[in-house]
Amino acid sequence: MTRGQLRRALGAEDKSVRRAAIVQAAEALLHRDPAATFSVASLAQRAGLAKGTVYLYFRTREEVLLALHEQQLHALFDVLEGALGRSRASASSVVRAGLRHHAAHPEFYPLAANCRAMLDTNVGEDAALAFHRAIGQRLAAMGARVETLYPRLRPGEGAALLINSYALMIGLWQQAEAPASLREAMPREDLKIFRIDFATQLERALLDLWEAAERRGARREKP
Amino acid sequence: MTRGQLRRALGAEDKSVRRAAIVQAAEALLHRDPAATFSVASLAQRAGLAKGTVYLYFRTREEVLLALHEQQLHALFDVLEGALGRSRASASSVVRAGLRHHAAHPEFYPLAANCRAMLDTNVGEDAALAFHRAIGQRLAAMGARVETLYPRLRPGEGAALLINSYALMIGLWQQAEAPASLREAMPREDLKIFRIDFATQLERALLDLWEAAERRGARREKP
Amino acid sequence: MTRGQLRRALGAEDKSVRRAAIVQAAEALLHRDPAATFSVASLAQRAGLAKGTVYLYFRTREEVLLALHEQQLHALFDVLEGALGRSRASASSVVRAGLRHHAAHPEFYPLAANCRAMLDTNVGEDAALAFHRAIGQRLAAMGARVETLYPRLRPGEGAALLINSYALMIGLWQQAEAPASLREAMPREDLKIFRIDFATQLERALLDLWEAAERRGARREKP
Amino acid sequence: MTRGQLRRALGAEDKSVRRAAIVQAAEALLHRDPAATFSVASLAQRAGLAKGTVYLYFRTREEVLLALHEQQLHALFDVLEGALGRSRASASSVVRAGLRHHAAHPEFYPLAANCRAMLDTNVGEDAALAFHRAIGQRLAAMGARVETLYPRLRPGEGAALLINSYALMIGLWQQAEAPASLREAMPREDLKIFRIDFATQLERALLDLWEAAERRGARREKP
DNA sequence: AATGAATGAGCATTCATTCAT
DNA sequence: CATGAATGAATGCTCATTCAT
Repeated sequence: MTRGQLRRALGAEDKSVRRAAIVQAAEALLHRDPAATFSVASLAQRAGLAKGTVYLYFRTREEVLLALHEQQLHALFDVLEGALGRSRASASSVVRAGLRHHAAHPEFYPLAANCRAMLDTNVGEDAALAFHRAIGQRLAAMGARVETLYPRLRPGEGAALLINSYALMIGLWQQAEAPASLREAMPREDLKIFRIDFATQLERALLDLWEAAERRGARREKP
Repeated sequence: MTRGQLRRALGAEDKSVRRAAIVQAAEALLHRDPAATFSVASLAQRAGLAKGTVYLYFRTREEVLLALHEQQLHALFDVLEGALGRSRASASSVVRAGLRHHAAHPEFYPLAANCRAMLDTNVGEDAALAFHRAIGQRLAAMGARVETLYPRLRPGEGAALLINSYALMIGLWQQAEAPASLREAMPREDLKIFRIDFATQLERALLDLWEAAERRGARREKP
Repeated sequence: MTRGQLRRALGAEDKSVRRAAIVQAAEALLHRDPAATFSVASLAQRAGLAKGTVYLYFRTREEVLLALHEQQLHALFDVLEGALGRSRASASSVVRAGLRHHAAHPEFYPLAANCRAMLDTNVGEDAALAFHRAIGQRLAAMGARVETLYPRLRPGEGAALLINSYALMIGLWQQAEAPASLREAMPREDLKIFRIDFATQLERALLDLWEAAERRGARREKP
Repeated sequence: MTRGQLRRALGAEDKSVRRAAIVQAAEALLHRDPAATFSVASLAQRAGLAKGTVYLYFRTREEVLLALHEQQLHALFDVLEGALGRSRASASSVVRAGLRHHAAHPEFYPLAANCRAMLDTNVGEDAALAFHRAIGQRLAAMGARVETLYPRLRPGEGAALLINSYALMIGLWQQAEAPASLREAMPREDLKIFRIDFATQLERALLDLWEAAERRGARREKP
């Protein structure tokens, strides 16, 4: 009915602003209800755009989610690098920084857990490649940095350590964070085993992983 | 057209047989194409039943998947316990037994990765509880057994170790197993970082986790 | 909201009744407005069914239209055969019978004119084949009958004559029946040429075609 | 990005050049795939214009198609008149000239077959009138010429003969040219009846029509 | 005049689930 | 118990057209 109300994104800069707005809208919707899926209609409405406009910037609904996930990963990398750069940085402090970050962004986990399925389903090869290229670069850069801090690691082991850590985080979230309806039932004796304190258990396991990697390097040096 | 051809499941035993047949049909469909989703229609057809019959044994499509997942987990537990029971058992041999098992059952991973989303989406509280209770029991039993083998672990640490291991496996699979379309692009320099040898990297990381847990116990004993 | 109100079509006979009801609903909609297209929603509503039910009986919207077209063709064949069977039958009386029939069924022409495009667009190969097989049979039968009445025709020329006649009818309708908006403008001198009296012009041209075929046969006999 | 690159069509001549370019683009697209429909986006791209520019010259997508159809009809008239003008012209040679022409322009038929539906759907009254006026004139002119060659025809019968011929051609094409997927199935006994040699059958039928018209005139003269 | 970003109506189709038989 | 016909909500996406720039 009311048409053309939006200021048009003519320049490349405007366009990336609009693209970002769509991704932000997706984030907002997921933030409100991380477990929910959302329709393109509601996404567009939230972004203040028409449905069709979303498809000027993304080829499918899933590519919006992938873009959001990429942005969240970049944010995570930023946080981790920031923590690494601090003077009294330790593995533990880095892990805690990451956990603190995600505590404020609960919409991260479902998206991360669903990433693989998304890539399978409705994401073009181009978009999948772009995503992996961008994340791969960051991962390589941070892996190199890790290898600087832990000089006993071999080339590539830094990135592998990061991937393992990430895998552990995502996997443990999936096991630990039961749906709300189950939380109430948890005190029952036979479910106690699932009463995991996600943050604590993750932190400990991550430290184990990192320490073990360091130790393995040391073993290689002076056998 | 032809109605009531199927022998009716009157006894409790018949019923569980039919239930199992449905679950097997789901497994067969996923085995054929692990990445695919399947409709209730094809599930029923594969099981030789009418669509409606499926709903006599399961409340939703997702509850079928959950039952299949539970069965797969029991199978995994069986394999691991078998490996644990062998005379020359080691963490490494146990891990390898599990990996060997899943290599023959590729349909395990997507289901495991999707489990959390399933529980959120369309699984009744009853079914979710039953699932957790059953798995919790097995987990507790096997955790206890682990604690016997690694006497330095504290009560509960065995199960936690198992959960961590499981989380790492699922999480790493999600990162490592890229969709087929991406595999071809992997040789590119900027994607090499994702060329993960899932089995090798997982085995090493799991051994690190287990060794670290053992070590932590040792540290506690003689400080 | 209100579910299962419909008596279920369990037997094969019930099913063909329901199938026919859908086709009838399509015909009714086209009868109301021959130029219009209609949505599956309105089709289902008109048939007193849910949208999904339509898809139990037809694979696509276009297959409904094809079925309707087939039915209309059978009706036309019935009319023509009836006219042929009358004692004082002549080519002219047969043609007039056909025209009279279609005057009461204006929805025939747009469908017939669109048939080729439909077959290209969204009709499965099965349905297209079945359609052609059924129509081909009737055509062959009636062609043979024509060859009996006009014994100078060679085998196959009867059917060819029918096809030509049909083609002329459809083609001429397309040229002759201008959209309503144009009818008003027709008195203008420069449009007079399109003021075709469809029935008259078609009848004359058809008689020409048939007479010429007969004559050609005669020429062959006594050269 | 790059804006206003196109030289502006300021004069009336420039405008008709641009208009023609759009129509040519449509023809090129249909020539590539006669059965396909094409979007305004691809049309504009092919013409080297922006989508909006198309709407400066045509009111709707269908009006572009109508303009193309008109152009094709003019080309057909040119061909036919050329053939008529040759010294040894005969009905047969004229018909063959037309068929030869269309063999090189297969995009003609689908458009011609769809013309009626187009006029119904999305063509303004102005455009429809202009189309009919232009075609009507040519038709009248050529009808008159036909009446010169066949002096026994009454005024108007020449044009009617042309219209009938055209109708037969379009109608027969619709029956004869089955979609590719069906061609393979045609050898089957029950489909043989549709294995029409379009050119042969059309030529014969057209000659019948013309001969019959001539004969009718003769009959009128000497009864 | 030219552009192309924005629009949003429009729609066929799927499929988990129900329930009359 | 078993069946499978019936349901209808749910939704991603296209594309002709408009109009701000």
